[in-house]
Amino acid sequence: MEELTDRRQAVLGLVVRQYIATATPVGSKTIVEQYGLGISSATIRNEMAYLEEQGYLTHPHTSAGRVPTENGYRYFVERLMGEAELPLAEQRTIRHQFHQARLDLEQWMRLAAAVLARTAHSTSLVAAPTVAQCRFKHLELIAAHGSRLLLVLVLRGGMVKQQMLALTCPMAQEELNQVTNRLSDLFTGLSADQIAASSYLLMPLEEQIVNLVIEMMEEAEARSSGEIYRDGLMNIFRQPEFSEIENVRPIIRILEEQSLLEAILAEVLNSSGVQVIIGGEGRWDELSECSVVVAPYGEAGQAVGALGVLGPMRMRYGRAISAVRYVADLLGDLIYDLYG
Amino acid sequence: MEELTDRRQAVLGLVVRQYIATATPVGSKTIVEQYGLGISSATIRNEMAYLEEQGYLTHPHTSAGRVPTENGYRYFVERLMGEAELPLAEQRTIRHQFHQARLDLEQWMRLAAAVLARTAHSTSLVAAPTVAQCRFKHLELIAAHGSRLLLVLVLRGGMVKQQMLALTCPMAQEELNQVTNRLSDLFTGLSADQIAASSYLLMPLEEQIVNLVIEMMEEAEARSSGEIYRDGLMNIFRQPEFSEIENVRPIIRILEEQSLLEAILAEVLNSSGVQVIIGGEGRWDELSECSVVVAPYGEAGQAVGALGVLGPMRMRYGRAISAVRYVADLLGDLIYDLYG
DNA sequence: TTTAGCACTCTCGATATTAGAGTGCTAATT
DNA sequence: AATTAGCACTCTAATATCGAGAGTGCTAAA
Repeated sequence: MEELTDRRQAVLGLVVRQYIATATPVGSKTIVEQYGLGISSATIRNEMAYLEEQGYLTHPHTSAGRVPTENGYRYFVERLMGEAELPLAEQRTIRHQFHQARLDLEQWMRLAAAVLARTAHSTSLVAAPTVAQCRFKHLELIAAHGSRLLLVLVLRGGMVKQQMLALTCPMAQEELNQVTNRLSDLFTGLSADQIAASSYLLMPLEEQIVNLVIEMMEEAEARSSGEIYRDGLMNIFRQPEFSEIENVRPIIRILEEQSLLEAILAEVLNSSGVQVIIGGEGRWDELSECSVVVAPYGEAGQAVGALGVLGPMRMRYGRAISAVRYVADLLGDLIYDLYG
Repeated sequence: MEELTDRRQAVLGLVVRQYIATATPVGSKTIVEQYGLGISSATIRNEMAYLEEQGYLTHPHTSAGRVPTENGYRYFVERLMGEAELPLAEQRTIRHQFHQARLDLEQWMRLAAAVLARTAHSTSLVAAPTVAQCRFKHLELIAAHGSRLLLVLVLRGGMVKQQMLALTCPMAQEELNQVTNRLSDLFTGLSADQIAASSYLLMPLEEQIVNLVIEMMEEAEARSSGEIYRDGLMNIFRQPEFSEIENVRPIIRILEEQSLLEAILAEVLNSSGVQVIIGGEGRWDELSECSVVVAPYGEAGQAVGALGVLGPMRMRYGRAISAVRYVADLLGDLIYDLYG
């Protein structure tokens, strides 16, 4: 990314800001009128022509104002925007909301999605944290009717999984309690692999249960992200760029196709800090008209999740980035505090 | 709803069918050409004029064909359409999918939403079942770090709730097990009210736990519907009536506003059988351009949920109704089989 | 009671026209 | 050498005009 003179930077910045605010191509005159730089419109036109040549701006057509390109936005985000924090009052409100909520991951996820959507005026995505390797903590077997039983599996870190199971032959609750105790003793702290390795110790009746436990643990590990919470769908469709239904369709596809979202969010899990993906960056066709601001949260190596917002390229990046960062940090702290 | 002559019924039926198929106002000539009734277009025009007078059809403008009104659709659904079942092959496929899935309510909900969306070519909604009064079955307390503990509450019927809790003073797992046993003995089979009534027996340390249990049970009862699963958002936006973004907005609002959906689905919980809500029927402004086909599933009085599809008024009612009925019945059977 | 025939209405698409916004270039100015 | 005023030029978006076509409602005949 080449160096630009201060004045060119100023012009680029103003064009981007103005376009973000108005969704209308920005003319040289507008710049002069709105923010007198002590420079005539002709000069600005020259600078704009240069910025266009360098690939930071474009022309929708000959006689329209300038519009930022993806590179233009990127330059803006990386060099011109400056780091802003969410206003303190807003931070306080958000923190307050989280502390009022119960100590419950699911609630927090929903709340995070709601807060992000509202704060960044965008569509928000929050993926529940996943663990790279999960370890057995506790097992509970509860007899249901017939030979059915309810298996409740607690993993280290507080994740709880439940699953009904039809035994080949019924067992009384007494027996189940014995099995529970035996298995808990054997398996506490073990990973799925380790449990599988030590399963030769088992009685045939227990085998069915243990296989299910292993399956559940493996499934928990296999998922690249936890459940994804969304909010603020409306916000994105309020934007003028989505007043045409054809532009809306890819977005709906993104939001509906779990795997697509997972892929995008997974990308960020191994990195750290807020990432801004502008216009798909060649890797995501479906995002060609959008930008995504994402960040991981949680303890690296341990339970990590991702959250972010999705909006038009013409997004208020400052707000989005600070909101994403703030919520990610807050959620990380809360989870650390909850699960240790 | 007044009686119509056979011929008028035939004309109304054909107009509705044709309009549903093509999304284009239906002219008298089209009817003659597509389905020769042995009648001239002039006669059909007369009948159409009558049907319009009676409020079953309208005119978008003087020189356009006819379009069904809400009443027209209603007449069609109630009197003309006839009861159809899903083709057997499709029934088999669906049943197969459910039996392949694991014994897991959440999976079934997702699957039901997916199946409905695909089968009815609409947006689908599936509300997890709720119970009118829930009863304590089992409690598990698992020590976490510090004075934190994980409370796992199992209700009769197999519902599992989890919640972290910060005790005022830490307890060892031993102690927790004692508390668990004591409380389980005391509370098994009781409702939230009954637990609250017998809570004078408690030691102060246990009180915090029991209060949370009561709170969790009350919350479970208070919710008019369980979590709502959606699918097939895309389908509804493929319809030509939603090619204008203004028409799309209310739909998104409906799908996003949990409470609105709950209200609609709650309506059906106390009734039985498939219900068709055409154009909001005066009660739901937001649905003015849509129809909803919903049915409850599960055991009346016990755990009941609701599921349905949402589409334009110009919906393929036969397919939607048979799909909703089939999936509701199937899900009811499965749940009965699972929880007894 | 049904139907042929016809005048009438209204939409939709195509075409033309115009005002206005904004550019790029050139020549003058600092 | 950099900046700017001035102007011709381009393109869009809004508006008006027009004609074809679809479909109706009515009347009079069958």
